[in-house]
Amino acid sequence: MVAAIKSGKSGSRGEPEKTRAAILKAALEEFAHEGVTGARTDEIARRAGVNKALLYYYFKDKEGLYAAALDQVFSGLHERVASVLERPDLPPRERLLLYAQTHFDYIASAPVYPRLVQREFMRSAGRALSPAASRIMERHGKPLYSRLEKLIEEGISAGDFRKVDPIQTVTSIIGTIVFYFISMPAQHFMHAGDPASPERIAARRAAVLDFICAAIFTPAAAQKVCKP
Amino acid sequence: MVAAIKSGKSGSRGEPEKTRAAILKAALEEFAHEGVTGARTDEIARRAGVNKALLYYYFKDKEGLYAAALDQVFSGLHERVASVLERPDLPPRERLLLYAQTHFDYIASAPVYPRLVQREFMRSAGRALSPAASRIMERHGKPLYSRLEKLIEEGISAGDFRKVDPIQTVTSIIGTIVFYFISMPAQHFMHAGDPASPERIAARRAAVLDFICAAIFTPAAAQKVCKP
DNA sequence: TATTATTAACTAACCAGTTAATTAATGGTT
DNA sequence: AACCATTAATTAACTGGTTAGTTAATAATA
Repeated sequence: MVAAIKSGKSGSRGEPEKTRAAILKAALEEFAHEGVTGARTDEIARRAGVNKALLYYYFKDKEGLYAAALDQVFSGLHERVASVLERPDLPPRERLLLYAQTHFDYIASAPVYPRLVQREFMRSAGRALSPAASRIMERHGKPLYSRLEKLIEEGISAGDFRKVDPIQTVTSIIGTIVFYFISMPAQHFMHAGDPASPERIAARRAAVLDFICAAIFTPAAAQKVCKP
Repeated sequence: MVAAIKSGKSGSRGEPEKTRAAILKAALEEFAHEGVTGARTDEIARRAGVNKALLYYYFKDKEGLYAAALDQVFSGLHERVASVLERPDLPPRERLLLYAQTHFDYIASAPVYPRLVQREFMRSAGRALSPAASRIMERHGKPLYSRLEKLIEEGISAGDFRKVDPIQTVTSIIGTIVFYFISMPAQHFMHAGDPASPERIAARRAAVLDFICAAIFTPAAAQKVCKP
């Protein structure tokens, strides 16, 4: 099989980054489908096509593997969304719309992502989250949330948005964007056909943007943005 | 423990219905917090204050116990919501509002419910749902969903609602109602204080109704309903 | 005495994590 | 340009703790 990659370390056999990536991908899917406790390490190894011991070689734990999967999803979202939220050139109405599109498209690119995140969001009411999950939420979750709240406040000041409760509104927006995807198995059950098909996703996208605009924009702001 | 109830069957010791109910309640909480696979039957028995073997005596399986818990939550919702959806005396705008309030209040009465349901909604992408879950969804999920879709259509015809896609809109509405509750641990993490406190719930309730109305109602319909 | 409710103790399967051995590449030494 | 020590990557097979589910005995009621 062709030439070997110029691996940095000495004594490296095979293609470790590829192996690592394969494990991470398999873990992501298994965790999203089955949950942390429901996921089986044997199954993850099987999906990745590697020996189970490699999971523990690359990632300490099952929990460590989970944290890595969660971190990848969250940092990917953060990266994309943060850049559009920091665009002072755009008025709040357009920034919000662009955010919603970006968030939606990121999720749509891998419909399994939000289920992983939602599973984390649902984790344990009374008890605390795992240290790893806390760090991820601290680094990615909180900044995003508070940045969005600030955006709502700016929009209200600018007269783009109705006078709504910023905190509650952010929750409603995210819920609208995300709910279709985290309920996909149910969607599949309710309506025939594949809910992840491009046409269905496109329909959902349009509906989400329309719903959010109508819910938040003032009539004046609504007129200014042409609905794509 | 006063006088014993007049139990129907002969040879009955203790109070079986109470025991059954205690098990079901404990199971409901454990399943909602930990998921089906994460839930521990020993823990359910401990919480219910009964011997573990009783779980298998009253409910066949762990899966059977889960199905019973899910059924209770779903049928409770169905019962309450169906009655308000079948009120031809109310115009669509008021019926929708009443539905949203009813759904919200049902969930708020036991904030653990929607997490149980959401866990089921997320279950397995490719594979099918369990037979028991399928039956429950068939009996409660589908009727509710299609009744809501019909309501949206009626509202559009009546000029109460904007011209929206009924199917997508139902998903958005449910998402808005439910998302706060299924993300409670995350809410707790993002904002200090108890997200299940009466004040927070009240604030959420007002915001949800406002969000939904603004998103769906035509200006004319919005004026007709006074926001409570 | 038959039936129902309840329990303590047991078991068999499952599954996260380990270990010890193996294979391959690298780089330095002659 | 052959050799070999070192290190990284990978595996088959094993282990020990956990946990869903069982069983056989027992207590209470009718």
